[in-house]
Parts: sequence; structure tokens; C-alpha cells
Amino acid sequence: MKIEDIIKTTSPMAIGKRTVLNIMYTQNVLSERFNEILKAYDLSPEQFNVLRILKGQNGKPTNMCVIQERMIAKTSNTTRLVDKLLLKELVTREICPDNRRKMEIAITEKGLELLAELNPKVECHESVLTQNLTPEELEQLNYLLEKFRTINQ
Amino acid sequence: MKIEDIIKTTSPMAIGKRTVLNIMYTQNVLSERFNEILKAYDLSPEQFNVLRILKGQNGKPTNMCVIQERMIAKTSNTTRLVDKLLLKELVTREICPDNRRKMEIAITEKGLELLAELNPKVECHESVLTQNLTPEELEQLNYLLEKFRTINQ
DNA sequence: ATTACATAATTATTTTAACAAAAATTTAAT
DNA sequence: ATTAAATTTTTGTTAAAATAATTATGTAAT
Repeated sequence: MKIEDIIKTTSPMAIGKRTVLNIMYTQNVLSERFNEILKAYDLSPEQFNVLRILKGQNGKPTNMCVIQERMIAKTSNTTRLVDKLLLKELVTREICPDNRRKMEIAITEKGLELLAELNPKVECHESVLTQNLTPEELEQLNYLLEKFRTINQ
Repeated sequence: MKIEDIIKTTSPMAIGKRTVLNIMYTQNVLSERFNEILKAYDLSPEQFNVLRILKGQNGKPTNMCVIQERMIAKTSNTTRLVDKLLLKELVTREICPDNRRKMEIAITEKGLELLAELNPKVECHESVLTQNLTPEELEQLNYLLEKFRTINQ
């Protein structure tokens, strides 16, 4: 469905505005479907994101600032996010021995199991969304988005 | 910058996952820049969205449910959003004479002025973001996003 | 050694979002 | 006419986001 029909605009839009709206709206559709999956596991997208970052570290504990840096959407409060994960026993938190200002966060076995359980659903979500596009089109879409983000000046 | 470098993943990602992340991340960059513009005018993106919808109605008052329907991100509480705009005198709210359950929201002169003031900044934002892509690439990006959203099943 | 500055994380406060429940009105059915 | 169901909006409650301020530790300069 064309973005014009979705927001039901009367006047024709400049291509730039259309593109921006299209990206915004597409992300929205994406997030809604994804949240649907996570809701059954009582995880917020941000919590999931943190778990995935921790898993990506292959067991190596990770500081709060590294987590914050790697999140897709920069959250303003990683502490409370990790608090929630701690309550669910999905992560551990310890003071870094080298630098007592820092914290070392690590994913637990339970956290890894949750990710493993979620993984097929997430993959399914991703493939349902991408099945309409050929591999070439997907490459092109990624290329265009990356080019779009490159802001000169 | 490639999405892999942004989220600093070690292992290669499937094209589907990469695409999903790329869309999410791009929207994020977009929103952050856009919010920066709005902040100076003490408007949230949702409030701006509502004003734009009302302007699109060319003075014709609009019901709450129509506003809700046309928003990019479906908000769960249009009432409170409109409350904020009312306080700033950017909109009016009246009971619909035909159907007393409904409300008629309209943008005020002050609201239109604010949009007019904001417009060049928003257009600039859009053109800075799209200047890297040729008109053909922009058309292609829109086409791919629309195709991506078409979920069969 | 003391001071100032920088960094890392937490806490506090105010706004906003999400969700469910309620209120008001209209429409439809008996 | 009464009751039930549907629609539209509002309100209440709880959770989460945004921002600023604070605490704690570390680093560098005098």
C-alpha cells in the first residue's frame, strides 16, 4: 500500500517527504509485529536488544556504557533496563574489579535459553517480512538505507 | 556506514535480519534529527503529526477517531495529545452537533502559523537526508519499502 | 597531597505511553 | 419503549522514557 493512501493525504507529496514518511511508517509496522512476539515472553524490545548484545559478547561481561553504545535506539536509562532483566534472572551484574565505577553485565543461562526459544519466532518474523523481496532487492534496500543515512555537512 | 559496523556485530547477519535492523536504525536517525528541530518549538513529534493532519483537512474540523486513524504511529491516547495542543491554543475542541459522542478538533490560526514557521526547517531536514540519493534511487527506495510492507498471509 | 576535571553509573523528577475500564451517546433488536 | 450492543471519547492506573542532578571513582595538574 502506498504511503499516500495510508496517511490519506489529498495533495501530492514531495519525494523527500514521502521517503521519510515511508521509512517511519515501515519501522512502525515492523515494531508492532515484533512487539507482538515479545509480549508473550514479557520482554520489551529494549530488553531483548540488551540480551542480544550480551549474547553477542560470547559470555564476556559487558559494561553499561558499552551496552548503551550498541543499542539501536539509544535509551536514556540502561540502569533500569538492566534492573528489570536482573529481576527476571536473565542477567548478572557485578562491580568491575579493574574499575569500580564500571559494572559488568553478563547474560545468564536462563537468558540464553530465552533467546534460544525466541530465535525461531524472530527469524520467522524476519522472513515473513522479507519474502516479498528478491535477494537483489533486499541488497538494494540495504544499500539505499545506508546511503540515505550518510549525511554530508 | 554499514549496519554491521554500527551495532558492532562479529558474526555475519542474514540479509533479512540486516534489512530489519537497517530500517529500525534509519528511522531512529531520522527521528532523532527531527525531534531536535521540534524541541525548539516545544512540540512532540506526535503533536506535530496531529497539527499536520488537521491542516490537511483544510479547516474542516476532524473527529478524534479520524486523527487516531491517520497518525503514523497509532497512539493510545489521542485525548491527552489534543489536551496539550489545546493548552497551547494550537487547536480548538468542540462537541460535534450531529453526534454528541464525537468531538470536532480544528487547528487555530496560531497552529497554522506555527506550522508555517516550522515548515522550512522540516523541508530542510528532508532534503539534507535525501540529497545523497538520486530521484531514481528515492523512487526505488519508496517502492522497496512499500513492497516490503506488503505482508502476504 | 589537594584540587579540578572526567568518566560511569545511579537516582530523582517530570512527561509520556500502554492498557484497561468507564462514561456518554447512538443504533439496533425485541 | 426497553434492553442490549456498538461506537466514541475520556479517565485512571501502572509502567516506561527523557532529562537533569547526584554519587562514586578514577585521572591529571599543580
